[in-house]
Amino acid sequence: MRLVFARCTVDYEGRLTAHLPEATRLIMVKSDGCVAIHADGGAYKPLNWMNAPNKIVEEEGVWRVSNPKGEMLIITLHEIFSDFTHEMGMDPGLQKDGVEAHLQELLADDPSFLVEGLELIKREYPTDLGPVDLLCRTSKGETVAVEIKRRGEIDGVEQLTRYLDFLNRDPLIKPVHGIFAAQEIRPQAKVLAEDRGIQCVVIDYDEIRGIESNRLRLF
Amino acid sequence: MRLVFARCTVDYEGRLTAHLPEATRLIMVKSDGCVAIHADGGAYKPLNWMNAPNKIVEEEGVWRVSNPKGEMLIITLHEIFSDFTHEMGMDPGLQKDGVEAHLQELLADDPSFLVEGLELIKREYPTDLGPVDLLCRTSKGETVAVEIKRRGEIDGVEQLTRYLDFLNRDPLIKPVHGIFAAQEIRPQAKVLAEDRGIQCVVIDYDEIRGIESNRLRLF
DNA sequence: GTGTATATCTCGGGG
DNA sequence: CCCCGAGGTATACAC
Repeated sequence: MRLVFARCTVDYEGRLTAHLPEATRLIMVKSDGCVAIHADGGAYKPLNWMNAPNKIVEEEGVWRVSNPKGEMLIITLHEIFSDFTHEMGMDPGLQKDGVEAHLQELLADDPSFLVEGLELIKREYPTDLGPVDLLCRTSKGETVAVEIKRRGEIDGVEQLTRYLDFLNRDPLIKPVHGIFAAQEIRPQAKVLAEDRGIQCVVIDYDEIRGIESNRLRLF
Repeated sequence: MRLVFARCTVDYEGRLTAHLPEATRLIMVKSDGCVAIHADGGAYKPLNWMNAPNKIVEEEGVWRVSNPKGEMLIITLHEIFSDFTHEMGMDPGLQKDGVEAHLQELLADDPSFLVEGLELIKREYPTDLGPVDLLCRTSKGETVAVEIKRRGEIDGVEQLTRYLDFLNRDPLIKPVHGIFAAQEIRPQAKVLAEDRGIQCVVIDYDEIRGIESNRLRLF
């Protein structure tokens, strides 16, 4: 990785047009060729950037970074304060835990966490508008579409509503009811869901994870 | 801005739980206190970060970064290769051109780009749910609500649907039809829009910008 | 402050 | 490759 502190101006032309007036900034060049221009504030997002793959042409006082899509970043260097390179090697990468995919796995394994007696028909059941997280059957033989979110907001209710609209047009599987499941459901989302006859279920990730691992230990 | 190259492990506990195994990385600390852990590859997004405002406690070999929301980032330093600080001063910020606001300006100037004979009633027409991008009238005297997007996705169709529902409750202006205009419309969004009787129009930014600038040159 | 809409979103998965 | 959905989305703006 190469780091350059410099007084510079920057122009980007591509998906939009953008310009950075002259100021002191950090230019970061990673070993895969991607370039980021950082100011000394404003979260982690750089002011300007170009992702790999791209080509960097370094001339006297001007760097031209371009990519196959025809985007271009031009960095004009007015004064260089430091220019430093450090070799870093491969990164083993981030290990995440507690995202929607995990919730969906756990609930697909055993949908009865949501409602007693619920059984899985299909995970990621396809529709024209996209896949339904879980399609299930109740102990009474009713079909249920489950939308799983980490945080339940209005978007998720809209999404489930669309799936239900479509599914209920199919005479072979209708009627289909909806369950909106999340670790946390926002008041507005709950109001909207219940107004549409969708059942809300708040799930405790730690609890179902614990039950699952206990269950696995028995086998 | 302070930059530290170090062999480190990192743990984040907050909105999710994440762990970074030991490796060499760049730790960036900006003057507003935000912290980012960068690997030497993979676009501009850091592996891990904490945004301002936060508190950094630096002990021997361990940095603890915490914020008021109760999130925590723990950086364990196994070996420090370099530790460098550079003063940068304020940044004048980025100047942008070519985003949704510009499309809206151009189309407000002349809605007939969308449909022959269309005329503007009001831009950013207010409703209780938020402003409609353009409210227009067709050559036949029908009212039309236009939602403009750079990329047309399902969210935008939902947004326009909510506006139309609302507008059509007002006996003074109903019936109101919908036009969903974007430089690019995703297939699923098109399916949903047409299912709801909303007309889709794909617009060519370069073309209307060209026509506009020609028109301005005539005056 | 909460809620809503945008983003050069980024990133990863599936067809 | 594109399409789609999730994100510790971040960020700006209106109410």
